Amino acid sequence: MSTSRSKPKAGRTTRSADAGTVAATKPSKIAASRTVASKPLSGRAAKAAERRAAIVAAGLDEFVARGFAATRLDDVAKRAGVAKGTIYLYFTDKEALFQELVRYALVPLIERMSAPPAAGGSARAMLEGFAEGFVRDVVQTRRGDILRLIIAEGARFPSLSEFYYREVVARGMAGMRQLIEYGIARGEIHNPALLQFPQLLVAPAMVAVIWQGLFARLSPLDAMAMLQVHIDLIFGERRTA
Amino acid sequence: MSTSRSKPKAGRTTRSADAGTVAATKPSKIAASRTVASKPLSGRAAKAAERRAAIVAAGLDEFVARGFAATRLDDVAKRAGVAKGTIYLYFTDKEALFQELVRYALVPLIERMSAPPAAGGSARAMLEGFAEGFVRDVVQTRRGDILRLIIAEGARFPSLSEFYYREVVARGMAGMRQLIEYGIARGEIHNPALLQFPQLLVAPAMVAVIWQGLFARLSPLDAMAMLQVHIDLIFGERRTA
DNA sequence: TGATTATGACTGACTGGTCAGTCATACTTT
DNA sequence: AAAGTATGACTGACCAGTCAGTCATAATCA
Repeated sequence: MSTSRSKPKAGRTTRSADAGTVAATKPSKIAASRTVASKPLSGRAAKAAERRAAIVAAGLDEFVARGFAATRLDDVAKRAGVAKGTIYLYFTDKEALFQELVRYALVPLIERMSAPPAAGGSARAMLEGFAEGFVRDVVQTRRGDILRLIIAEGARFPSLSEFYYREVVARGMAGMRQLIEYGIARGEIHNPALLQFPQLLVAPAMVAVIWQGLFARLSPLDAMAMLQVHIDLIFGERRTA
Repeated sequence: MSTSRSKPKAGRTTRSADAGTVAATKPSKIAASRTVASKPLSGRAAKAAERRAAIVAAGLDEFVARGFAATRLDDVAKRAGVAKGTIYLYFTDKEALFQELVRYALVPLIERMSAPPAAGGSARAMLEGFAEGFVRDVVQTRRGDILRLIIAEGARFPSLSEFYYREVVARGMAGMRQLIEYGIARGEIHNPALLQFPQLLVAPAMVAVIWQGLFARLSPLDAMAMLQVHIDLIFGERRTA
């Protein structure tokens, strides 16, 4: 049982059937955007993509602010400048919107996690670069909200946490592991046991995200400074910061 | 309209004023000893406390499983073996139940955080003891669920995150800071910058809690082993595990 | 002590408002 | 005109919170 109400699912006409049935895997057929330019993008398709994007953006704001159960589709519609019925032209139901939206919002993070760690210099420099980017692009942005949203709702949407694990966590862990190996090979990292728990490299980053959401107003946190100290810890002593 | 309720007997009068944290105060003298063999028929106060506890326990289960908004008070009542109206004899409304319940559940954690770190040995031993206790009493228990609940709902209940910050986080940070100072004094910890970010000591513990809730089924985590590696990191250990 | 009355804890049917999802109608584009 | 798209009033389930009435228990009385 999901958190939403169960509906009787009365017989329905075949009309709006599969607006977004694919939810499970592909991002979507319509929204894909111009990249797969099979058509010259008639005004219609463009408008559809726009509408879809507006709904997603509005949904993101609302879901982040109120959580899944407390979000009203009426509000999403209003924020998107669209009638409620329109949402159902693009998404089969509230849950589909939610899941697709989170997955869509995760794409940049997935790309970041999949990108090669820009090898070359020291492992330390690589980790520092990663931390810097994370603070800049995640901790202090909407992306952080999404992470918090997943932490909050993930347990109630198994397929979502699975997706997140597969696409973000697993990749991130693999990347971190690589970095650790590299660091060990270069003699920068001395504890090979770290390889078993790459989570330890990113744990402070997670804490920074959570802190930002819960306690920032009570006690601001200089995330970058914290990560810097953490990195010092990983690589052993270093000059006074 | 019509029928059913006849008898315009305006009985009602006062209702239990507040139902605040007290509710069941002093049973005076009676109660306690009145216990009869198998039937726990003690005084009213005892029964009231029991009922209250049942509601709190039921609420904890439900809120943890579904989150605040999606939890139905009907379900809480059913689980507690009580009528819905009864809940309102003890708590003013859903939110009051939620907040009181979380605070109540936090008490053991608060005590743990306030307890003196059992000084004497090495800072490392102290941290190890802390980690062990945390894994045993939090990560793998209901208490972990509560932490996750706070992370999930905290942003929507400012007074709750404030309470949590004041009673748990602030104390925990103070304790960690003390421990770090002690470690520095003993020459076990070499990076004084840690004092500015005691969060770093507990970050992996937080990650363990979150992991347990979201990914345990996909990829089990040996929390204690992870914390051990983390501790090695803090204290600059480097011998091959 | 047993009988009678007072108390207030407890109940659950009910109300009023909310909201996900539908669909007849209207509007646009081709 | 046909096909596709958008609308928003509407429906029906749903649920927090209420309250008139019940009944176990305590308090008082005979």
